[in-house]
Amino acid sequence: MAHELEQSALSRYLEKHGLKHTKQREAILEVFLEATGHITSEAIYETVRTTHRHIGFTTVYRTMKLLCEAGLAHERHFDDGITRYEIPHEHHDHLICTRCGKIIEFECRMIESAQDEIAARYGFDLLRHRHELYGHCADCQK
Amino acid sequence: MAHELEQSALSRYLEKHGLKHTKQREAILEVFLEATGHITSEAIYETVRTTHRHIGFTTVYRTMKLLCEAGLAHERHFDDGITRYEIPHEHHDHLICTRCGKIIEFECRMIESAQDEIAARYGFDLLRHRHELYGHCADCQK
DNA sequence: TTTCTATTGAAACCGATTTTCAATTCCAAC
DNA sequence: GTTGGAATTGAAAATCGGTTTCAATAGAAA
Repeated sequence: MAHELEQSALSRYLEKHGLKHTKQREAILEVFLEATGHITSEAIYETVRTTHRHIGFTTVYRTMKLLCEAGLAHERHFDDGITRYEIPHEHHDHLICTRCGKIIEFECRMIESAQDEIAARYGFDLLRHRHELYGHCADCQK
Repeated sequence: MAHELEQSALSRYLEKHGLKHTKQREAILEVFLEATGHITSEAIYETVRTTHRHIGFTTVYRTMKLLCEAGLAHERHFDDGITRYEIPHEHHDHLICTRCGKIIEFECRMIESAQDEIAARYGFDLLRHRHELYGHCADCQK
């Protein structure tokens, strides 16, 4: 079993909350960490099924929610209505190709401070934002 | 009947597409135009019902879709998953209070050009974007 | 006023996700 | 180890905006 660090972080979280360590949770975390990019619940389900044939959709959904609460995954919602999960890392937004589905992360300090300025202008206490750019990637323009 | 300009724009659109002018369509357009801000289908339904008791949800949904096609309404989707409609006007993004639901429009040239620059950097042909700031408005911070 | 087609409204359906609930599994105490 | 009780699981049903279906109705052209 790889990803010892994350697996033990999960164990600590479960123990701390009186929850149980199960094969399913371990397997789903493993699949999620192995995936590159922004994986969907369905993709996790399909992959985990190859090694644990009995796991149900429900358990994948529930476990991904749990991993989010434990800080081991971040949920993302784009315009197709399908929830995707990322491995948490520093703040960023996304550029999404509407043809091939490619997702690129970007970070822009200037936009971030412009957002703070706009929130301040309207007296808002800014909690979060959603910023997505949709278009056609270089490959899909050919 | 108020909003003669929009009503005749609707009539022109219907005629041009071989569609029919109905009381329901007229009434729904009227309610939509009277509303301030970002109205939901449900709110339109509730309001139109006060004068046209027989109208169904389905017709409201269908008619709002039609008004969007005719350029008389614009659809917006925020994080609560409920479609809202605006009267079309120049490009803008939104600041949304997660306590009271207040929606404020903003426009920022600097962010727009930063977006163009980011898209160019990754070779993207930018088609649209989604930019929403979520927080607590001044009133809700008290 | 006939006729043809578009429209309507109720009800069924959609699809991603959540909830329900009985059966199972974990795990701590014996 | 066994036991017992709470947490977990998976299948099926429910959810929730919104859309589709379909028979009945209503525009509007002849």
